[in-house]
Amino acid sequence: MAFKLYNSLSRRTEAFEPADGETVRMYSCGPTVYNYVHIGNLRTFAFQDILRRHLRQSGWKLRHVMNVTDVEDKIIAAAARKGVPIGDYTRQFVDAFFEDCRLLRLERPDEVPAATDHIPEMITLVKRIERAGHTYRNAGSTYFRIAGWERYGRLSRLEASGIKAGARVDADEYDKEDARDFVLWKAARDGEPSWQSPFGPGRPGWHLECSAMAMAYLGETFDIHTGGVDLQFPHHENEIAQSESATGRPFVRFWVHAEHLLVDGKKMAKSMGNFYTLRDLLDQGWSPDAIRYLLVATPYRKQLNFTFDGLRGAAKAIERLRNFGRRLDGTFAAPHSEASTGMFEAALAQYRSALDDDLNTAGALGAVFEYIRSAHAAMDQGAFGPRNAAEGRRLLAEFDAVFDVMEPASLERLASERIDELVRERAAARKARDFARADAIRNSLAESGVALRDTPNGTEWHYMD
RNA sequence: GGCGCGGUAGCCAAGUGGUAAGGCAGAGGUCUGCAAAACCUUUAUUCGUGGGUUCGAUUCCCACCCGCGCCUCCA
Repeated sequence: MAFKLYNSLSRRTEAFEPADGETVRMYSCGPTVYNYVHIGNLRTFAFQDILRRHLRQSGWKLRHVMNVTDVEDKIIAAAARKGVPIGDYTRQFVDAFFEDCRLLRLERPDEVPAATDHIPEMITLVKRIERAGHTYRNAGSTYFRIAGWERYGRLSRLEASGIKAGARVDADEYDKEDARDFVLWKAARDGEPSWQSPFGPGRPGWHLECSAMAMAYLGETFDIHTGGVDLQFPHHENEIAQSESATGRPFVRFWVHAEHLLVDGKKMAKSMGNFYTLRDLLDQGWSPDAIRYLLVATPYRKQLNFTFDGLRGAAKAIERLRNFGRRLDGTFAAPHSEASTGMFEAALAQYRSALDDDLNTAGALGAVFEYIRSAHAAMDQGAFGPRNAAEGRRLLAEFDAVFDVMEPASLERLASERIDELVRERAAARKARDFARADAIRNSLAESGVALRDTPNGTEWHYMD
């Protein structure tokens, strides 16, 4: 079963494989570090994480690059307000971003270049675009001339007239020949960071940063470029214009866009009081695992409606997965069951084909849960032997290599010796029919994050997360 | 106005031209000292609305309504 991916460029789901048949070259638009990212941003990054894990699990090597935009209007303005250099201002948000990623178990891309470390590549790219005859200069800035690039609009399918109609002209952009033109190199202004260049002192335009860094690390044509739907226009459209006008080659084979997250069916906005960062949710006591699950359980091309009900459900769903995993770690005395093997094989096939179908995570989860229910039933009926248990573990391992929600977040935990001791005490109390004492122990363990389960073979315990 | 994405049970959500996965929540039961976990049973004659095509549509077509996004910085 081959991996199929929806390509925004063709607006169809296409069979995907890397151009060289071996290594997937992928670029993701990363954060602009002028503030803390919110859960909507994180939805896109979580999608990228699922994509990169699935690509690797499909047997390909992966070279994944994600930029960090650390010089840009909002950053400059905010740093100026605080009276600090932009590097000092952005550092805290870069650190916070990677901490969020770590908590959500988002794998770090192979390269995470910062725009300010790649100014020379950006200058070189502008020179190439200039040589190709697609630029003009005005008042110290260098612009890309859309009128000379007939393929403009292929990705976003926006008519020139539509763009013009909606365009508002920014005060400092009066120097453009056409409202659609965009800046490649912005003239330096007093008190703003700038770099020397053949076009005069200035700084790179936002769109330029991604093109230059993507090509620096991945070559002039690469396999996949990801980002949020809102980046499709103008950012990605402009990236294509810059890159292809400079190289004369296709820039990206697959453009992949993640839909937005809504909160209670509405756009997230600070003024609506429904704006959340990861830290906000953690401070309310939600576990990062549940948040990861929720972000990832809805297929990426569908708007995700974030609700606290959904978050509760995600936490419960994870518990169900983990309980099953724990049960699989027990001993299985029953004989091997071919029927159970059949369930396993069907579930694995269904799971894989769901992810292969443009990362249908909801379908993949359905396959896993269906298997879990039937496996529990088989165990209860004694139709689940040691080899069946090994199959179950294999399914969960493959599942968790992508979803990564089985292992509880690590907290400070009660030492297991101490727990064993309390469990023994409780057993003695129960035997003496001192249920008040037994329940007190159980309650205090629960408060310490330890759940008990009485079975015919004695009491088992596990850490809640 | 232009360009898109979506509307499936209380909530989230998969899916198909042939009669609705899965998760959460709810109800009853088994198990337990009570729980927890697990299991069993149960919860949409119906897939935004109205037409059309078809033997048959939730799935295809048309229109309309609603939500969200992009067209300006934005995941």
